[in-house]
Amino acid sequence: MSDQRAWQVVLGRIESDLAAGVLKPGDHLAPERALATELGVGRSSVREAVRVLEVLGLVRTQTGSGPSSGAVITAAPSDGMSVLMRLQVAAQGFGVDDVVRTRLLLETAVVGELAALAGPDLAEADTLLAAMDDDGHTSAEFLALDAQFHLALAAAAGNQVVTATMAGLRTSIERYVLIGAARLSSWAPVATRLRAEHRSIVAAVRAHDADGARRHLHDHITGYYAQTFAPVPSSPDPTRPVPHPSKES
Amino acid sequence: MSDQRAWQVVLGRIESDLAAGVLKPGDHLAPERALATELGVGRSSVREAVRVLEVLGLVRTQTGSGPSSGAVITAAPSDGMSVLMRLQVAAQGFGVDDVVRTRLLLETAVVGELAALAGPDLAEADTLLAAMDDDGHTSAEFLALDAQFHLALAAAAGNQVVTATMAGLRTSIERYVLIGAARLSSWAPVATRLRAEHRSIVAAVRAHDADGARRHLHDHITGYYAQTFAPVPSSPDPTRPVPHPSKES
DNA sequence: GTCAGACTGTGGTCTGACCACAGGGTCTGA
DNA sequence: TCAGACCCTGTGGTCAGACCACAGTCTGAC
Repeated sequence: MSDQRAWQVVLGRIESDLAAGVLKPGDHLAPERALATELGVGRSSVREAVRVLEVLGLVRTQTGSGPSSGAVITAAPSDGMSVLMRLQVAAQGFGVDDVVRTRLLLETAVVGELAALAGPDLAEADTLLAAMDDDGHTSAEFLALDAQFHLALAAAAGNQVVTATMAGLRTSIERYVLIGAARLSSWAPVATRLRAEHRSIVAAVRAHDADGARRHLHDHITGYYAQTFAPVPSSPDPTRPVPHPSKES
Repeated sequence: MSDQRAWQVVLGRIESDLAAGVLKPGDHLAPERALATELGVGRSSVREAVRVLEVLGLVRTQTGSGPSSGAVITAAPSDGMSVLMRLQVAAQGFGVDDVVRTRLLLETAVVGELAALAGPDLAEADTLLAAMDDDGHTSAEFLALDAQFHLALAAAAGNQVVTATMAGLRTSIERYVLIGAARLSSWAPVATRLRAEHRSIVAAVRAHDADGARRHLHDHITGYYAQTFAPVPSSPDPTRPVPHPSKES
């Protein structure tokens, strides 16, 4: 039992401090040397634990002195999710097909939920749509904006878990997305179509047409993957929605 | 370029080796000392990178010598997802409400998909249902089986991303689930109801009744949370079950 | 009062030293 | 010849100590 590794002791301590509310977002972790002394472990073990927290998006470290230095609790779920999923895809723990299918699943739910909201906040999405209208973008630039657009929709729906997961999913297959775009003979017509599809989705959301939003979103994603990835993953039925916009806030 | 931290160099190298297929599941990482020399960094930096990979569920380390020792690539997405989500919930990056909502979202999709399959593999789920019939379980034991049951359904649907995510979601709120169960005046009647609900879900799946499966699953989860969490996170209007705007093949 | 310089405390990194462990090889005795 | 005890070697796990870079903060000369 007590053969727990030294870095796990440190991680456990920090986790319990978080769970107990002793540590909150914005707080500083104790200095590495102090933590090492306090827990009776070496500084290197403390560092391993902090490193894990950093990669998981829980803390941000900074050198120097003053209030902004040290390790600060900053819950940034998307970062951790991105690293995790990207590596899992690289290590073949996740298949690209499953990633795409899951993306479809989450995004259709998101737009369906959004359409059911009284006044969804689409300002961010609108800004990104406008930015994408610029014809000067390379495919990579356009796709970066596209990713932000989809993420903005998720954020508007208000579920942080879904938003972070979507960010991770997108990151995990970014490499494939870029390769796929590069294989297209010409990007301009594709961009034009994507712009139109984005607007259809947003319009359906604004019209509170949940089914339409889901359908447009579904076609948008499957269509794009069909064009850029050779084999398209079989996808969930767009109109069959996940039960629901359960929101309440 | 060189402002990249030493441990990131190591992580980057391993990731690119994974992406390039140089490293595959089952392979051994180079020994820490060798990797350090090869990349021109200290062993402690290598260790930080390996530690991250270990927590993320990508490698398993073992002391000693022989074929099973060292760091072996083992894609275990659920482990990493569990740690990540548990810590994010602890650090208030994820709200429990969002976790529950997301769980609902994924699980309804899973059972719906399952019902559409010709011959879903429910052997694992059946075994767990039988195990749950034992009246000798404490609430914690029952809930552990319950978690496995839901996970078995996800696994049967065949999407590894969804399965891993569900495992993470469940782990992240385990603490709250157990507390909630402990607050109940008596566990037996609850267990009885849960058993019946599980069987309804499985029956609907077997009958290829996707809508029914989704509805049963939805009620199962929302009902339980309504009973154990004081303030229920979300609950779609119960008078309006699950929207199935359109039919489904 | 200002501003330049030293001071201090923080993370980042490396080195070298042990330890525990487990497989594999070797030696010994039957 | 064979079995078993023994040591050897390579692996991760950990620690201690030493530097470095950095960025606030303090101090003192002007």
